[in-house]
Amino acid sequence: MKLLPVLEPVTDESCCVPAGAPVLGADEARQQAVVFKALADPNRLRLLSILKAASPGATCVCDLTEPLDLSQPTVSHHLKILLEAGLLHREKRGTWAYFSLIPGALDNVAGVLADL
Amino acid sequence: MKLLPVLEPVTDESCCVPAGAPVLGADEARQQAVVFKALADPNRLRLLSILKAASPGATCVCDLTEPLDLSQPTVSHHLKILLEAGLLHREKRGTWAYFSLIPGALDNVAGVLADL
DNA sequence: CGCCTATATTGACATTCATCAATGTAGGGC
DNA sequence: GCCCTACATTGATGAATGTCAATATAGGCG
Repeated sequence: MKLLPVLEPVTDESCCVPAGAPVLGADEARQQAVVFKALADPNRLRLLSILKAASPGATCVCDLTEPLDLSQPTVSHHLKILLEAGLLHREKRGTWAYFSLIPGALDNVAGVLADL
Repeated sequence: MKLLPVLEPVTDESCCVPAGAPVLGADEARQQAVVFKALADPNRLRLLSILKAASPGATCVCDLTEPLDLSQPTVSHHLKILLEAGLLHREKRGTWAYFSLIPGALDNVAGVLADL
């Protein structure tokens, strides 16, 4: 016969985490924070918005400076952060670099929130 | 007779945003960035994880210092940021303050990502 | 090979942020 | 009213971040 542990009822008002409930560890939290840091800048959010609306593989760096009113090195900097956060894909053709949103990347981030 | 504007076909390879595609404005991006800034810290992610797992209205500040190994003022600081980002609810009872995750708050953030 | 353009990197600077110690505020017990 | 505890705020500090100018790297054309 399989026995299950008897759980004592929680009677006091002190804070308690339900038995077995997964709470985020420090290392995992640091990893997840990387993606949210990438999203924690208005310009990067706008970059993602532009790339989401554009045809995949059709957006180059020089097309992104004007909409954001940022210098080319700054845009390159932000794109690098989004790239390293795993949100973008970069396709190089000669000296040109074309960026696109990785399909499902933002859904994965949404999934992280659901699984907190 | 109602006339519609004729759209020129896009023939060059320069980046273009499909007609009518919504792209995030600077002001809206700043507002959305506030929430992601709130999520862009490992300790705040862990706070949310703890609060999500706990019974609503059962978690006080002093219960959060030990799991995160942070001082009470630091925890209070982080809770304030999450509160102002619209993710938490605070219920004061005397000198005690009990925090809980606003139901649907993280789903709303996930919705922001979907609507980028 | 020289030159051009696109992009990435570096360094400097200003701003933002996380942390703590110190302290203020508030509620409650005696 | 005093004292205690819980919590919020302030100020200081060091780290992290965003921006630009300058520059390096890379590919391609003549």
